Amino acid sequence: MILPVDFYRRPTLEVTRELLGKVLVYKATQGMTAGAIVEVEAYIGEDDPACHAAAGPTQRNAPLYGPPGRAYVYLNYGLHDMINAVTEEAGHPAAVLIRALEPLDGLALMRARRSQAPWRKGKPPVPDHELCRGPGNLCRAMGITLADNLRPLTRGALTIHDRGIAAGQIVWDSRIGIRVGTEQHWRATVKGHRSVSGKK
DNA sequence: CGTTCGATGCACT
DNA sequence: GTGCATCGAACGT
Repeated sequence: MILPVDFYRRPTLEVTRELLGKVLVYKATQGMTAGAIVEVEAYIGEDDPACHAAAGPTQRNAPLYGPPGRAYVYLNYGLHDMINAVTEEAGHPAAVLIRALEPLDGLALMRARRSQAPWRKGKPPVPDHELCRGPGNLCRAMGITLADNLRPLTRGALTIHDRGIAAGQIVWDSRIGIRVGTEQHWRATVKGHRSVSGKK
């Protein structure tokens, strides 16, 4: 079952928690890939210094101010695409960053895409549980790019499904990779899952 | 083990 | 011109 818009039009921390165990699906011309979400982070409002909306509306963060249930995709460090699910009512900028998946479908395609990264040429293939470990890696494995910015997650090629997968034990801790806003424990992970990013 | 650092593009000031 | 919601290799203990 595809998650409806009402799933996203709620307090962001609720959406964050409930996204664990849900399945991100992308149907590309090359084939379908899918993975269960095991790591997410919440970015909530202009008062959150780590949120892209912290400095008010701009061209880049416009999707955060729009309706819920859409993708906010942006390029980070000039190299890595990142995908968020926009939450809350329009006008309330907030989103959930999807940081890691447990690969479920299309593993061969994921492996091929990861191998195409310039820094992976001539290297051994990526182990299955690392294919979607980290936000940049998962977007590369799934084929998600800036072209998917603002795409609805409730219909079409890029969707999030409830397949009845139990999230397991959820751990809340500090968001990682940011320089401000680390006080909030707005990172939710499936405890002990091998595909969660961070130190091994 | 640990920490440092380069690659790379673009929105923002 | 600056600074990233990263990744992975290279170096130092």
